Parts: sequence; structure tokens; C-alpha cells
Amino acid sequence: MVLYKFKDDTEVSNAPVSMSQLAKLQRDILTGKFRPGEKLTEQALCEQYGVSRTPIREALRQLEADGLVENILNRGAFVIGMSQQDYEDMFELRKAYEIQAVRWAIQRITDEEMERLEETFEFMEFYTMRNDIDKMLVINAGFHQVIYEASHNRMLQRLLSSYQTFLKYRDSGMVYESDYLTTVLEEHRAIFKAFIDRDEKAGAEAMERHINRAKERRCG
Amino acid sequence: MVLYKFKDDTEVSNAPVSMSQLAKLQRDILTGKFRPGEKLTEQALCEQYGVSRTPIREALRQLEADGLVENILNRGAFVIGMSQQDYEDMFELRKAYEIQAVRWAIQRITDEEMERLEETFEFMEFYTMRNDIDKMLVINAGFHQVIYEASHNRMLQRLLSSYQTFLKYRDSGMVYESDYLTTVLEEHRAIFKAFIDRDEKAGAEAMERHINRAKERRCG
DNA sequence: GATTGTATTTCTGTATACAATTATAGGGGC
DNA sequence: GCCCCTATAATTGTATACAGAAATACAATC
Repeated sequence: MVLYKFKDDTEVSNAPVSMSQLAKLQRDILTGKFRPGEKLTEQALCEQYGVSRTPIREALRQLEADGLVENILNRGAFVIGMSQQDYEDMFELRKAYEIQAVRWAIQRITDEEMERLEETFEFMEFYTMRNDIDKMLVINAGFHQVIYEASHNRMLQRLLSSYQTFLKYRDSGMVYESDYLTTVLEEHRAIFKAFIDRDEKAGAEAMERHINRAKERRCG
Repeated sequence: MVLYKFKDDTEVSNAPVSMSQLAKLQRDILTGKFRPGEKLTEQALCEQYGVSRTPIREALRQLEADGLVENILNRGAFVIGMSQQDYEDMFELRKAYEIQAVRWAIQRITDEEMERLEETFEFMEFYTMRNDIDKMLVINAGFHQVIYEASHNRMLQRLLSSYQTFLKYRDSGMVYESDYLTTVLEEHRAIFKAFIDRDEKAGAEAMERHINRAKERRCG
């Protein structure tokens, strides 16, 4: 049963979705299946994921670009560890770009994107009422994604999307406060309102509060 | 003749440096040898760079991560174009991270890094007096690089370094004002002074001014 | 002449083979 | 026992071969 369909055909549903080898490897690193510092031997990965070395090597190159592994010449790929400090820093870096994204998005958003943002926000209200955390996590990501697109800047979209991937797995193991959904909804409402009012400053401030609180919720 | 040697063995000299296939391809895209939208056929690249498809494909994956090409499944790699807007946006994105880098660097810099920063700044003074623009471009990059390292955050280092690569080729064709070097030196001096004073706020402000002026110089 | 379906060619995606480098294990010297 | 050297094994880097998808060319049809 498809409940909500994003522009890119990502769906909010419970159906298992087939993943690329890259995505699987990414997931397994982010969920801690491989330990920080651990060497990723290509042959071993081939057997684990059932593909040959070529696609594995290309995946490792992309993971290096995402900062998840380090490729050392003639020595191979090693999993990069994230300290608590690294993780907190990540929120600061993300915050700077999320704020910039909101600013540009409010300047540059198209009517079609505004409709998608509104639609997505309405789904957030619906699933908050239903208290459905799993679906909310997906819609949350979608809400931010619409903003990234509305910023009309590829670089920003790429970077912020990769932060989302990072958070997706980190969040999956989280325990949530009882008022989590309603709190987040209000934070998003403030951001959405800034779009309606075309108020760049209010949008930036609402986003800053949102990320600061997200940091507290997840790091605090 | 080696004039200045960075920690990573990058040298300020006129000696030709051998480049990896990736670096060559990166250079050729950034210098406009391939036009935006142009399809990069693997076989053609193999013949041009004298290597087989495997390393070419891996290079294309990395270039995609850097935002220089777009890989479409079963259709190949296409060069991404940068509009004037994209280019101006890039300065804003870089500014946000350069400011964060300075803040963290002032908090976290080690004695060894502080010595390197001082040494680098002294070389900047020397080459400014000599009015040697080519060497200054390299030292400039080195000055920022020391700050990135002193931020002690891998993600930030990676991103800002890739911006530097971007700028390196863009700058190479630039025409400079006569007071370019002395102006830039004073901007860097303000940043360096903030490190000595351990004044985070002053450092952030000095860096913001520096990037704003760099944007004016290059986009204005 | 334009259009559509099909055959051919070209190109990408993946697997495998080979070369070069690095890691490992064992033996000799001190 | 410790260190160093060498031989071997393991692993990465590169080239090539093959399978499948996409683009192209062309002929048949309207």
C-alpha cells in the first residue's frame, strides 16, 4: 500500500525496497556492521554482497567521497569512525547549509514546489495525529528534500541529501519522547509559515531553532 | 628549486608535477576542455589518457561526488555546467564553512599547527613583497589548508579542500589588480591576528570579509 | 515525407585475468 | 630472544572479455 509518493518515486510504505550494493554497504557501515578503522577487503565484500570487485571498488570510491571510508593507495579501504565530537560538529555544518537552503528556497521556490511543500506538510500533520513515527521519519526527510530542491542549487542538494542518509540510520535506533512528533510538527510549521509569508529571515531563524533542537534531541 | 614545503609534501616550486588520471580529467573539466552537457564516453577517455576503462570509471565516480559530472545509469557520464548563479552560490556555501573552520580552528589549534600557520603567513609576507603572484596562489591555498586542518574535522577539511581545487583552475586565468597581493595580505593578517589573540569572533568576521572580497574580486 | 518497428552498432555494467604492491611467515645471524 | 632479510601469500591496481542496455540506422508502412 503506497501512502505517499514523492517526486522521485520514493514511497512512504512498509514494502521492502531493493537496494543497490552501494546503498547496502553504506547502510552496513552506518549501522555499525563494520567497526571504525576496520579494513574492508574487496574480496570479502564481493562474497558478502554477491558481486564482483568492479562494482565494489566503485562503491568504495563513492563512500570515500561521502567521508565514510578512507582509501589508501595500494593498501585498501578503511572504515572511518565518528566521535561524539564529529557527530556534534556535523550538526553545526548541516545547520549552516540548511539555513542557506531555506534562504535560497524562499527566494527561488516555484509554484509547483510550493504545492509539494504544502502537500508534504499536510501529510506531516496527518501522521502526527496518527502518531506514526516511522512514516513521519520518511516524511520529515521529504519535507527537507523539497526545500533542498527549491534552493535550486545542485551542490547544496547533494550535500544535504548525504547528511540525511547519515541521519536516517542514526535515527532508526532512537528512542523518542512522547511529545516528539508534536514538537517537530510545530518546528516545521514555523518553517512552512515563513515560506507562505516569503520571509527569509523568519525561515532562517525557524530552521536554526529546528536544527538546534534536533541536535539536543539526538546528542543531548 | 623547492621554496616552501607544506606538511603534505606539496611544494612551492616551478617543477612540473605528475598528475593522476583523475586529477587530469578534473583539470580538463574545470578548465573547460570538455563543455557543459558534453557526454564523456569511456572509450574516448581511455584513448585520451592512455589507461583502461577501470580507472576511468572510478575517476568518473569521484568526479560525480565532487559535482563535476553526472552519471546516469546505462547512459554514461555528462559534464555539469556551472552558471554564474551557481558560481556565486558556491562562494556563499564556502563562506559558511570557512567561517565555521576558523571558529573551530581557533578553539582547537595545536602548537604545532600554530607554528605552521605563522610560518605560512611569513612566507605570504615575503612573496607579497616580491610581488610573485604564482607562488602566492599556492601559499594562499596553504594558509587556508592549515586552518582546515586545525579545525580538526575531516568532513570540513574534505569539503573545503574540494572548493580549493575548484578555485585553483578558475583563478589560473584571472587578471589581477595591481594592489591584489597587498590587499589579500592584510585580509589574511586580520585572520592570523585573530588566531594569536584566540579571538573566535574576530576570526569569523575577518574570514567573512575575506571571502566577500574574494567573491567581489572574482565575480564582480 | 513522416513514422514506427526492427536490426545493427555502440556503449555501459559486470566479471575475470593479470601485474604490481604490500603484508606475512619463516629462517638465519647476532 | 630479537632483528633483519627473503620467499611466499594475499591484496590492490589495471586491463580485458563478455553480457545487457541504449542509441543509431534503416527499411517498411502509412
